Amino acid sequence: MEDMKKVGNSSCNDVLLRMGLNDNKAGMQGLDKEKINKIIMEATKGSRFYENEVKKDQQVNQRIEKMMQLKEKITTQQLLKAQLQVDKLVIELEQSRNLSNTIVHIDMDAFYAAVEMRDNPELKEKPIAVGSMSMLSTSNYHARRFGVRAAMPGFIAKKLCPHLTIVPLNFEKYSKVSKEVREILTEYDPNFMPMGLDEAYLNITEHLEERLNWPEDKRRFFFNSESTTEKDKEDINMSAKFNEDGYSSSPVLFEDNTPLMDDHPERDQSVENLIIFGTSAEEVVKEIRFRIEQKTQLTASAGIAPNTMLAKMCSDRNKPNGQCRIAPERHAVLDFLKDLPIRKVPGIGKVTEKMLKALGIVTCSELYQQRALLSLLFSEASWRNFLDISLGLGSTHLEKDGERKSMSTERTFSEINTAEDQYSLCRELCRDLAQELLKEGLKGKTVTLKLKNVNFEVKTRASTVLSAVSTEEEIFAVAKDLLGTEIDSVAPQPLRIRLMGVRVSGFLSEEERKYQQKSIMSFLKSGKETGFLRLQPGKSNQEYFTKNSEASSRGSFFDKKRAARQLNSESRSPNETVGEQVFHDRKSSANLVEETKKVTDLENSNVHKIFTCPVCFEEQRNNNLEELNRHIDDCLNGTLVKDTVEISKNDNLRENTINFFPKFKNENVDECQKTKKDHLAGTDQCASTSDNSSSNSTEKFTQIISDKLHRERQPSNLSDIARNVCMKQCLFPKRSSQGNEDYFEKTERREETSSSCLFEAKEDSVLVCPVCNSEQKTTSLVSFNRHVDVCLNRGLIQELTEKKDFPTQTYHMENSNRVGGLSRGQQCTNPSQGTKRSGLTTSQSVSKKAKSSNSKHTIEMFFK
DNA sequence: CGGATCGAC
DNA sequence: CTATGTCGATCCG
Repeated sequence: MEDMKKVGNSSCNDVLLRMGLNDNKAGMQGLDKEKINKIIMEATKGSRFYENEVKKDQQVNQRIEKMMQLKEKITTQQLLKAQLQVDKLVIELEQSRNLSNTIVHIDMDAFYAAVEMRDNPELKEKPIAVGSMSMLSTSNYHARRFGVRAAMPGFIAKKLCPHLTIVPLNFEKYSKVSKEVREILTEYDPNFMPMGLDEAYLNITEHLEERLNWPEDKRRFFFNSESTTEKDKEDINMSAKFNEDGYSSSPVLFEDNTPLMDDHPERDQSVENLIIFGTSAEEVVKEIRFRIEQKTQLTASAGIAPNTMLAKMCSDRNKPNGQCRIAPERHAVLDFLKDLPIRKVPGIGKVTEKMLKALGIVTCSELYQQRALLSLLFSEASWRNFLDISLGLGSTHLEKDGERKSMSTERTFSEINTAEDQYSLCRELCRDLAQELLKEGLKGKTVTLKLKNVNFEVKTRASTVLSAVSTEEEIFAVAKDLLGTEIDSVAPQPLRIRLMGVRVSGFLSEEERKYQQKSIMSFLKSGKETGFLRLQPGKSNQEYFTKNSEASSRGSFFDKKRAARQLNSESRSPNETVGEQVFHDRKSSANLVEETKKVTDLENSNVHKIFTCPVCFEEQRNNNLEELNRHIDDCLNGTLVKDTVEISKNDNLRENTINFFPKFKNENVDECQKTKKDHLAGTDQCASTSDNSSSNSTEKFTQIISDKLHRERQPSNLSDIARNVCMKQCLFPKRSSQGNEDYFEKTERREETSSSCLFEAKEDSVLVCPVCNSEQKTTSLVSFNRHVDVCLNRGLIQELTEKKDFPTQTYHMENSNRVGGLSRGQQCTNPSQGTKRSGLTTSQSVSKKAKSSNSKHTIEMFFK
């Protein structure tokens, strides 16, 4: 969607800036900027929405503050060194600059509004917007003069422009028009890339070559006089502007007074309604726009450039109904960028704009000038993106969209605050989502619940299960648990929400889909050797395939927590049926038919009667699974309990908590420490070196689970946790052991973490909470358990997220990844550079080593 | 992996 | 009254 981005002026309120609303190209009939802002403020101030915007804005300001503090500490030395390194990269990038492609970006003007106006002539000459009272999708140019624009709620737009006509969305219509446009585009590039309904990228490089050999009649078109307005014909006679810097701007379709070179169209005055287009890129794009208008009566703007990023920015230059080209020459590219505000760059949004502005960067050339500083303040991905931008580099080919990564559905509504309604809404969303998933035959392993409370605060909660889900019941089984947790987290207050969404991601790959069936079978069959199975015939198997439930099958803490919670929600809910219904769902409704069948098969077969217990490694000749299960249960409880230390005996919950990492006692630490020194990220090695330690059986246990159960890379709750604990213990403290400790960070976070490095000072090990994943400096398991307990209750998590640290990111000057910047250049690994862009983060730390060692060599090189 | 954020349409 | 819906990417813990 054509979008109005502007560099707001710094003055009054940042919040309006945040909302992107204080822009104004006020014309005579419209309002001026001040009035617009005033009206918006009046309508918005004091609202919950506004309060949240203020909060978000403050967060951004804090980020900026941190960044500025970081900037303060940067020394000249560091900057010089960074400059050298970045400039080395610049040379590489320059060398890989590829100007040989001709990329076109087509952007329909005020698309939805234009369609509506076309279909209802009464709307022409009136300010209109498309959308609803709560949200507008777009507005026509008349309405924009009043400050009415996309992403603005209709009721505010009405205050700005009382005569505004709001037309409801009609997607089917837009899709139809869009399809018509695409039919044209595909003739010029069969692989063109649509971006939404109203935009598309084309690579017309090939078309241009072929076109040279075309007979003229293939470039000849007739006006359809009925669909061509007088104004269009007038436009034909206007001239193009040619800019000696190498890019041309023409706000009109056809240029007439250009010299009659081979390249230019013949506008035959004698034959009315005939037009012949030339063979240049400009002519091709004019032809495309001409044909679009002829076919749909809608105008489009276009940009022509050597890559997608430039093409996109180009199409913005002369809208509406104009086009612009950046010649395939370096100087033309750089000249285009020279004074271009960074906000115009796709991928630079409000936040990035504001952060860069704090550094005095507003235009792309300033972005280039500050490249060294940026490389010290931002994450690698971010500053390299900035560098690409300031050099005018982007994707030179259009890559097909990869496979989809997630599917979701969400809904906004007036406040819902009863658990009952929330659960049923959740189910409804799951139902819708399941339907969509079915259409594409997708199954995913991660379910994410999204909630927005009435204060507009957004939360997401995710859970990954072992077996991919796709049906309403399967998804809901996971989602409702997440929802329940959230309901409980605010209890006894009601959860007051205005939006709920459900997403499924972690789709099975093609391979996985193929082997899904097989591998479950092979897993079951492999029971011969190591039958790690715990199945209770006749009951729902779903529990064995969900993360939480895996633990629950051992009577875990998680399960009890959940049971308790469900009891809670039953007792809390005035309507008893809610809790009950949910409970019922979990037990039976989400039955996985396929698996059930296999289990039955397994049970009935005589082949798999010998199992090796994964805990004690003794062969078990049980005649039925129940017996085997009982054995494993006992075995687990027995071994684990025996191995644990300081268990609070009278507290079952804690006892079970500690059962997750009983094997990691202090004896292992030393060994792991040694291992750590030998290799950097030796997670696996570390794990294997502990084989001969006392964690023998646990390690094998996790191995077995990983190998057998997760041949398809399905994560195992248990093994993951166990590994995690081991890894963290072995590698801790991560940073200081690598000699790349953070220079700036050492004052703050360093101390905090190093104080938790207990096993160096004392013999205690560091335990990692399996819930929040953070290291716990604890000398007693009891207190550790308490932490886990609290954590599970979400209290801690919340606390953590609230006083969330400034993001840390270490930029290693030494091994500077730009050595790997090799292949990136033009055929960059990011296929859609210019269309999709990374978010940004500031890098909190600069290598200390870099600071101390960069002096001599660097300076010499610098002055060389 | 999970959660938050950014950005695009 | 009344401030969207969907998706991908990135970063951090």
